[in-house]
Amino acid sequence: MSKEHIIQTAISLFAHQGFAETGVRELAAKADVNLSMVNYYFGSKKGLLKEILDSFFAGYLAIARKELIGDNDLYSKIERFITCAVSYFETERDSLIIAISELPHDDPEIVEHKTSWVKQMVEIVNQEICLPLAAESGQHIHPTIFSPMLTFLMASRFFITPIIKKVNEDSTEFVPLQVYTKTITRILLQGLTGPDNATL
Amino acid sequence: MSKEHIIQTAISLFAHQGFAETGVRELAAKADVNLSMVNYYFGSKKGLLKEILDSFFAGYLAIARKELIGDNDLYSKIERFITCAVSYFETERDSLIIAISELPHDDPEIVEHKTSWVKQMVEIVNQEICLPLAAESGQHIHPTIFSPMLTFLMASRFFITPIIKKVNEDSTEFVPLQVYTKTITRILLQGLTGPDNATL
Amino acid sequence: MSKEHIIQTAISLFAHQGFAETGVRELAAKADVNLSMVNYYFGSKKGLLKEILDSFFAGYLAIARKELIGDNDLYSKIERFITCAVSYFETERDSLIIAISELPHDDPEIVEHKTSWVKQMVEIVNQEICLPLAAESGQHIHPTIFSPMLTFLMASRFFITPIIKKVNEDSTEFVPLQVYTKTITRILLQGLTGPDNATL
Amino acid sequence: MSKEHIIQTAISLFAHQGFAETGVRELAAKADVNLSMVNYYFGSKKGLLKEILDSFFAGYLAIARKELIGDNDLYSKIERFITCAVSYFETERDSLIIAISELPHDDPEIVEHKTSWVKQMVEIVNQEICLPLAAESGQHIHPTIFSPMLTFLMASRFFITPIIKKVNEDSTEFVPLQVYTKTITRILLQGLTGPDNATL
DNA sequence: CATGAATGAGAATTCATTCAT
DNA sequence: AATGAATGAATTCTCATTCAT
Repeated sequence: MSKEHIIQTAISLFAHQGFAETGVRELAAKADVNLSMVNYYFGSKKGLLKEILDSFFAGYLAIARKELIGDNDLYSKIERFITCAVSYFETERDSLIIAISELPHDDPEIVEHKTSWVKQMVEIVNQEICLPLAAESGQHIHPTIFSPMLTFLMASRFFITPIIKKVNEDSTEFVPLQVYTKTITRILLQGLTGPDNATL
Repeated sequence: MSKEHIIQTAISLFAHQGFAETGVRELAAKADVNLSMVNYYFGSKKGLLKEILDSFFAGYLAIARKELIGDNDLYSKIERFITCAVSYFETERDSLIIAISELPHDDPEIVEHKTSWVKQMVEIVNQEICLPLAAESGQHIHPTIFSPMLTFLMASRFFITPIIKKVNEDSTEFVPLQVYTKTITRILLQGLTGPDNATL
Repeated sequence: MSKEHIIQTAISLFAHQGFAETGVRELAAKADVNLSMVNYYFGSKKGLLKEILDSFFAGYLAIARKELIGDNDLYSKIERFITCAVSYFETERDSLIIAISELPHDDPEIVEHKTSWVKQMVEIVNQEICLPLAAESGQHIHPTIFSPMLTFLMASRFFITPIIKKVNEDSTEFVPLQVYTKTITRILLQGLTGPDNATL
Repeated sequence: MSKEHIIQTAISLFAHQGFAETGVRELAAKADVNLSMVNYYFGSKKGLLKEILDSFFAGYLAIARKELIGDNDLYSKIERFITCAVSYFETERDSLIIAISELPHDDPEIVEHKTSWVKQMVEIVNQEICLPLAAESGQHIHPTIFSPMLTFLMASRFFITPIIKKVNEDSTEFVPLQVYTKTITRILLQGLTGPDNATL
């Protein structure tokens, strides 16, 4: 189906060249569809971007809901969430890059759109992590700080991949995703040195 | 001096609207200089971007050099680095946004340029954090994973500020920078619950 | 019936926005018919315009034939014609605007089409007004001058209605059609000051 | 100078093909200037139209002011005005066609623009024709009726020239402008049959 | 009869950059 | 050193129309 084909091509192009730098002509040519189909299906180039963002955020939020909400142990919830989210980011790496790259720009239409997703995420993080954490260990972490922190922590690897690839071609690609996930989980739960670190 | 004036105006515009979305005409008008001055001083719009990125990365790297290199205690080094870097990010918030937003795009000229900065950063992190950490506590963290992680952790607050502002107008702006810094430091060094958490 | 519905919608849209400015999509949407119906019924957008023009000119010509042709008194013929024509213009105001607005454009297809109508009108005016007038009072008025003059005189009110409405909201709309008709008739038959004006 | 060249070319094209039907590309090609110069000089295609309309209306209004304002005899004022205005219409025939053709369309920007010109014209006609006429001969003619009537009467010949040319190629072009002017003047001042018409 | 997805040409406009002054 | 008019390629988007169903 050509609509889905356009979306997939757009995700790849937007991620690699940026949204503004990608022309509709180029997109249509790469997706091998007629130039007008983009506007036909999505109304505008921006409409296409919104659809991509929606799809990505919906998936991310679904993972957060599935893994974080519930009465399970806080730490295993977080661990499972990180595992699933990092895996999702790996699969949807290009969408992740688009979502984060276009985040800071002031386009009111896009900002409005993303705000609703972020709001839901912050709420879940607050209910399922921050509040229980405060109850358990007295640590007060503000969810509007912690929610982006968590996301960016998990996203960092994927985000600068093209740079890191050039920095060290031998090693990076071979740090397996599992190691990355474990590293994040351990740092987040136990800090840099782990629980048995006597020096702290 | 009008060259510096152009740079400052460009930083603000690029951060808020994106590099591609900002026209040279608009920039010249806002900076109140002649349209041709941009190309005159910087060769091209991209040359201006490079100069902005250079300046930001040079400052960031200088902080890393100053705070991380040396024989001091690992944890206090990290703590000082975070404090200084977050403060730098706060001051140069717009440049930070540009540096990260434009990161993933494939423009070879820009990628090449940033690679050299990232490479230096990774090297410092490796020498001053990863290797000592492995020696001390046996934790092996790959610097190409940890270096971006650290940067993104510290950047997360500034990066989605416009969104978070809309999510919760009362609270976010009033989470003081100091709290943000402490939160990062504690999570990084001790994990979410702190060292005395008996449940781990 | 949806064909007539399309025509009525088109008349309104063409008159208010212009023929070129009105899209077939918009027309179909407003008429609540399928997009393809326009081409299906009228062959093309231009075919629709021709049908609208034909209908308007046919009505106008029928009035001219009915009121002007015959052996009645010249002045009462003219008076009756003006009354009927102005009334027709009032009823078919939108078609009138289309007919006059799209007149000067050089599209050969449309010009050809309208020429035949104008030709018939000029002929009637010549036979029934100009020739009798010359015979009666020795005034020679060329029908290709007088025929458009007469039409434009009667059309003037309707043609710039949207402008005049803004010029003087209180008064214009309340100048009744009857007064407008009388004014035209009197000026045409007796001149600005009327027959008993001693100053002439 | 190429700005003036663009205007002259645009006047001709807009008059013959209509504003909407004339593309900026075609205009630039015919005027032998770079495509971008149209937007460079006039901001937009509509800006160019406004400049054309302004120029035409300003000239028309200047004639009205010069010939109508003053304490001279009402009938000779009108006669002189018609002579000058018709001559102006002849010279600026294309602009006249544009001004009238684009009049009825609802574009608020254009309507607003023309309203101010029409308003001034109506005011002059009221002060210099309608009020004196009422004082002299007791004829009350509303200026918002009479002002457009007068303009359309004078414009009728030029407006449908392309049609009339086809209707009767031999005669029309040879009805000299002077005859046209006299015909209008006589009809307006004395009615169809002239002052000595005993039948009225 | 009627549909609506698909087409490709064309629309206006904006862009970074250049160059003669 | 600084200007600003001029360029031409590229931008997104809209158009009337077609055609297989």
